[in-house]
Amino acid sequence: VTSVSAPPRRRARSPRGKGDLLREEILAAAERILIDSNDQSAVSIRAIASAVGVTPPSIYLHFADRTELLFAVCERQAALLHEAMANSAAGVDDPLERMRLRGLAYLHWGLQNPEHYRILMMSRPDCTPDRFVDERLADTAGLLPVIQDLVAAGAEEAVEVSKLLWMMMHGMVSLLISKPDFPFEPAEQIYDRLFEVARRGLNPPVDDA
Amino acid sequence: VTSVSAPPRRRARSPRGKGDLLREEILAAAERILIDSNDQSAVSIRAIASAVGVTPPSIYLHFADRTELLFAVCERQAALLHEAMANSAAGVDDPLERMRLRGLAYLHWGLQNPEHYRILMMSRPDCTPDRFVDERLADTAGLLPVIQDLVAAGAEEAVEVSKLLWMMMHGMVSLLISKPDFPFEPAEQIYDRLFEVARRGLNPPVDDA
DNA sequence: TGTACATCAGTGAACGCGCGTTCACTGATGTAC
DNA sequence: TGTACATCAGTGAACGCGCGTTCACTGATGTAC
Repeated sequence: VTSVSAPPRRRARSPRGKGDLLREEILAAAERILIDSNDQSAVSIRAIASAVGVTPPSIYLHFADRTELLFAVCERQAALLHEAMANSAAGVDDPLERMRLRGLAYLHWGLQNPEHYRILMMSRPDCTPDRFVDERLADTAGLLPVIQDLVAAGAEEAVEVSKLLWMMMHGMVSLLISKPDFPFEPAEQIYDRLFEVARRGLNPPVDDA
Repeated sequence: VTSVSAPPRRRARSPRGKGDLLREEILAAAERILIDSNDQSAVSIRAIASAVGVTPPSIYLHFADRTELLFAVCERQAALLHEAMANSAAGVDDPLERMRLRGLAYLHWGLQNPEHYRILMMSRPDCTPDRFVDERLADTAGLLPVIQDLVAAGAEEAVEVSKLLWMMMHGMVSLLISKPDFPFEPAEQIYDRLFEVARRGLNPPVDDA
């Protein structure tokens, strides 16, 4: 009698040249666990191995250690975030509206992937790939040209402003994630206000003192 | 020969009615470990016990479990944060300047106590006392009256604005903590800009459309 | 003044847990001769 | 066409670790009689 009620089913071994298939399955399982548990620490080598239907040491055939595995998950998700933002503004020409849409996409992505957001943006520096510390991050919104128009200033200032915007967005997203029971207004409403504050606050004063 | 090279020196037993002394020592040790290690997970029952010079079970004489202990540390620090903000604006009458000073104190406290800030503001909801989820938090800056003047609006809107300000501050502080290697401008400079953006952005538009 | 006793502030040893990682191995599959 | 062999994709068992927590205990100190 073959075991009928054995949930930890065993994964079939990959054919000869296709060892890399397991790598993909590992990453997929890690992401699923991360999403389901909403807890980075639940994404253990053993949990992943068991989800994939494989023994723990097999993981080491494809990743040097747990850190590298988590980093790989991060990179994937970061790419998805950038993609989501790009898509949201596709075909829109008005720079201000592009900015609004990209920010909105950032917000939605963060709220829908809280634990990914947490790893990417909120975790201790040593738990995050170094590559996530580059200027690109602040330009996460891809805003530089837009901002340049907005503040009517040089490229240098545009970079500074993009960091300010990032901070504002991040403050909103991360608080919504960390304090889900706090009586915040609906996310979209907050975003509208925040966007207005940024737009008005960054514009040169109307009365040029 | 009494042991000479025994670093894990033993704490003298408290006199009869003074069992609570240990409680204070435990909290102090927990805080010291938290600050030194900059890592919440390093604050283990065993590490604390060893730092105090006592056995692990003794901790349970004063705290039901590890969570409660960490919560106690949180509360202490939250009180210090509020105190720091209150002090910074003491004796200052101009509402806008009060607001600026309190925000600045918030910033400094966060940067000087990154791991405390992390626990209080950035950790998963279930790792934080429920009491940290109340309206008081958003008014962390004690700003409500000030804001009311600023936006020249009702109390309800003032509360909403205080949450916006909190988000902006939090975005700044938490990114500076999480991404220490990111090429941010100096904190004071960022704060000045952010404050200006908020002040201008929240003021009713000069040209009343 | 002397002794039994309750109380209080701890201790010592052990529990079971899940974790990352290592090491020697296995067994199917393709390739070379 | 048949057989030896290298390669590849894994397995099984174990390592040592630090953790939170529990349980039965100890031994000094104050109090009651």
